[in-house]
Amino acid sequence: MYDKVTSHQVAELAGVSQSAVSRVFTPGASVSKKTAAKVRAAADELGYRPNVLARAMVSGKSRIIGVIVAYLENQFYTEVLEKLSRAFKQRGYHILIFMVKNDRESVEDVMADILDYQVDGIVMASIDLTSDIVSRCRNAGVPLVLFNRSQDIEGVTSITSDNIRGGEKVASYLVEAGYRKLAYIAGWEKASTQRDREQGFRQELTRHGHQLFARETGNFSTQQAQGAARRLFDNPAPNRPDAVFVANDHMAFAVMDVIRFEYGLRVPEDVAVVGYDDVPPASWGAYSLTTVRQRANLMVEETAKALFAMIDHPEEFTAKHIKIDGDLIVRRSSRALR
Amino acid sequence: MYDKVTSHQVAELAGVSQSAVSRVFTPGASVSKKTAAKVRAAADELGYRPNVLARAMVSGKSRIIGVIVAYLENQFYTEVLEKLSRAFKQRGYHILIFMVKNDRESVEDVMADILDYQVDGIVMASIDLTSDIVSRCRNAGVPLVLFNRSQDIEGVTSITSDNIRGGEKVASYLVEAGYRKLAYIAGWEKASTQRDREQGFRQELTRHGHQLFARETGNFSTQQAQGAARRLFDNPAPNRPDAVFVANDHMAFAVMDVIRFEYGLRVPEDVAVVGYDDVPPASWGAYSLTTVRQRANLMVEETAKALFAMIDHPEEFTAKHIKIDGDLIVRRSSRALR
DNA sequence: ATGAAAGCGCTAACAA
DNA sequence: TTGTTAGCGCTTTCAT
Repeated sequence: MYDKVTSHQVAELAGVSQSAVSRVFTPGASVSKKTAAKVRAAADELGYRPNVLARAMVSGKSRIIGVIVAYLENQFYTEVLEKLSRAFKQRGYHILIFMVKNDRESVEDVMADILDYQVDGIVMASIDLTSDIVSRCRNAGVPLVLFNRSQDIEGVTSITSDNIRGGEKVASYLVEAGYRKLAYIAGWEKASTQRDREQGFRQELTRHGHQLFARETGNFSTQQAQGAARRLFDNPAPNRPDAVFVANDHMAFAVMDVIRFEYGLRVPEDVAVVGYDDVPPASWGAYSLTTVRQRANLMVEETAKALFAMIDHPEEFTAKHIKIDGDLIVRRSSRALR
Repeated sequence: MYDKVTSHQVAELAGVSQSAVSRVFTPGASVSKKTAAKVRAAADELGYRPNVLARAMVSGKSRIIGVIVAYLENQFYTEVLEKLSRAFKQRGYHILIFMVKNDRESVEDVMADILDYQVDGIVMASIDLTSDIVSRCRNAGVPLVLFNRSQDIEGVTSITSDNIRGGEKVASYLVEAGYRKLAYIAGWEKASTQRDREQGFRQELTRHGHQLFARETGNFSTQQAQGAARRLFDNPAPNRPDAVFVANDHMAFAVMDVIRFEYGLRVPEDVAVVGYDDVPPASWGAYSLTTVRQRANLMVEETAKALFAMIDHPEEFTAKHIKIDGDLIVRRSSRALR
């Protein structure tokens, strides 16, 4: 246990000044080939690596991005986390992850925590903001990007899929496929994803001269989605929907299970189910769920791009709301009619 | 954007020395009620919070735990990540997450990265170590705990479930339930979890006077598990297994899908399927998978406990291999016979 | 291109 | 209990 090699020790061994060592490890700095070589040799010999914390302190840049995420049980966020990690790492940043329950209090707590680490930027995934939180970031001078949520707070940049358009796609697909009793199972009512998907769905139904047959709330939770499904199907057959649009895949799986195993109904022969996200299990044989794809790769790329733009040019501050279109992926869960 | 309040500014406003401010924010330090009150008032007024990076530099403790994880697509690890995050946070630590492919190179790269952050400890989940990596940690004086892998390298502490015992439970259950043509689909051959589960399974079969009917490898990947399943069932009925033990749930789902949707066989009437982990989808209706539970909560608790023991008393270094027993959870995927 | 020196924000002796 | 002082390991002027 004798690490903690400092730039001084390297300098001494290489016969140069400590600042020379620093320069060798600072990308843009001016050093001669010769010094650089000597320093690198010495550094290798001693196993020297710069202390990022010390560097962060003096430079004011930690190269850490804080990521706050609420629903890790939803596989979409796992995927996103992985991609975010890769995207940032590729640019020399690392992510400090904070997991919270999505309530005001925890988010504010965690916000304080995260700022203590002098992060260079923050990504909030599926978190619902208060303007208070936003101003905390702003006061601290830390750029913030909202992922998969959009919010009407002053100038907050957000990246989402085009949820309204997605809801519309589901509606027109189901209507054209011949379904007539269309139900909707909502996510958390305050989430923009929930609101937009429902809005798109309803307005497209209206455009086709139809309207919602039933509506329940699942709150983005497996358990509550099951409850919602039961309320929908605890009815004599004529009062049951023939198609259910569920606000995300995670809930849709639970809904399908209830429909098939508690009510003995067939999907899609008796009732079609459509989700949103296209998480991995959606393509698994047991569910084969029709769903709207959220293009995680693109969304993550845009997130990184937006965040680095803010980091690099804090003054040219223009909030953007980027919406990324995603295809409807038709699978067996809705292939009955037509 | 006028944060970056320092302890000096607080000190000035409170009319005390800067060290007094420091003490107020240092749990064990000695300060009078009076000073503390003045300082807190000033701190609140200015919105002061200590800079953890600066604190880390001088104290040599970053209060950051590095977590390296490879298979996030396996839901077991998402659960673990969440619980780890909570467990460490509760003790005032945070986790810096690194995601890698599980190969020698990426792990070594990431190891360098992680040490640069002066982490106080490292948890490696489902990562396969080289002794080189271990000595890097040791040289840096950073405690290391292996999660869900155990390895025969000098004194490395590891936390796993009792995989041998788990494999045994599956074998005796299936044999007693009347299954006779027992196949095994392996995970990544070098993983200790894979080896132990298989070993337990086989030795218990032997004890019952039976032996493995067939064996294929799925390498802990969905795709390869599908291939393995096909190789198992691309046979005339008499040559097909009547029960398949799959090395983890993640693969078991893929295997069930192939069995049911590609071969039109019924689970469990035609073939029983058993997995390992008890991840959330295992209890979902569509799979209802019999599996061995890994007690994530307990495993995480032990991990934290072991790591903090090493952090607090580095000298009393005794490597432990903690194994946690988990129950066999019998569900519909194996309830045919008996 | 290089070295000397200042200082990032904090903790930890040491004195008082 | 409190203030003073010396760094933690590094980047960054500023001379040279």
